[in-house]
Amino acid sequence: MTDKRTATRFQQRVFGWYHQHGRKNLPWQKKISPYRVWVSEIMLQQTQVTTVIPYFERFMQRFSSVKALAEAPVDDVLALWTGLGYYARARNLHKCAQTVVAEHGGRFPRSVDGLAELPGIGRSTAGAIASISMGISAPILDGNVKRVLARHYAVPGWPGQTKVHDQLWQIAEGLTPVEDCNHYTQAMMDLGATLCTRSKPDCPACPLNKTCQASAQGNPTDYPGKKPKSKKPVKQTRMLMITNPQGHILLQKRPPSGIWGGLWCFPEISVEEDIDTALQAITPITGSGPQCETWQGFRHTFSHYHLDIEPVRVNLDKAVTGVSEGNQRWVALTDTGELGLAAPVVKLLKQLHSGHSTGQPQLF
DNA sequence: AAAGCGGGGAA
DNA sequence: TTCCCAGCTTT
Repeated sequence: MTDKRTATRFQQRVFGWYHQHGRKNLPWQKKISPYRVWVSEIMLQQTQVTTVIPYFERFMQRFSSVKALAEAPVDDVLALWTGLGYYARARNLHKCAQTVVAEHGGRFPRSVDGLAELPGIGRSTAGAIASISMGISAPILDGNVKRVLARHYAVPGWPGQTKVHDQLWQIAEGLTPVEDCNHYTQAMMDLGATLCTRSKPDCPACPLNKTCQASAQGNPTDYPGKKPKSKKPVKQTRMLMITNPQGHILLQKRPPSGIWGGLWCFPEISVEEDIDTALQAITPITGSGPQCETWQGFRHTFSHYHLDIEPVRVNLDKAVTGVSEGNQRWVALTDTGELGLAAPVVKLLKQLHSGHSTGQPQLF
């Protein structure tokens, strides 16, 4: 596919650009270790550098080693992950730390295949960890690199297709240098992130411009091919923000898998259900009837469906603090920061805090 | 409003 | 093996 001389020239231009323009001061590029690079790579899956930086710093403060992470409760890990999305990453991260401690003596395996057997680490992430933190020559193929390679070789088709995906991996393998692979890996990710961007690639500034087939064709943004799109269904739910006079709010822990797995959410009921009836089932109501007010609804969109959320504020006038059974807890409003929370819950808690106590009219 | 982003686990 | 899922940012 790619002959040796071509590969060498490609690498030389990448190295040259890296030494001049590559990023070298990101937090995980200091005090490089398998642990720090691993955490950064997991955070960087599906998430951009600028978003990740503050999360990474907090994470390292709280969990300074793989052992510290393995010993922590998974809830603490999820709490630090709040807002980052794809919470399975946090659960896998925790499981992976425990595996590394229990089965590898707290030391990450020094090979791509060994790394890729760990939870949350696939082929590309294993390649990144191995090359950046272990001095191993290994290819990667993250979203950035896919874009750079698909454009440079004008690879048609959507990379979600096995055929296209395999072809890109072959190209990536053929171009990966034996020496200084750490810089090459970093450079390829940087190229994709800063020059060879999705919508407005800066081709004139690109070290690969001369040989880039898509650039020659004048249509770099046609690569990689787009995913065939499908219509998203719309689902509806009601979230009950139930507070007691002590300033506690009722939260429920979601099952470990599925949407917002393991995170804390408001109790949810269907929009058909009668609010007062549903409320009785959730928590026993005493005293006068609770005051409910429906807030402005909003839409939360997942990759595969829209969720229309109708928030309902419920003020209990009697002290209710009991029933902290397994997955249900009364949490002081001031303490919610210590829990892993779904994004819409964070949004609503903020509104609650910032004095929207009178609520808003329903506009559905 | 739509696209994009890696890996896990179910089908 | 292939397909479906996940949540936020950017455009």
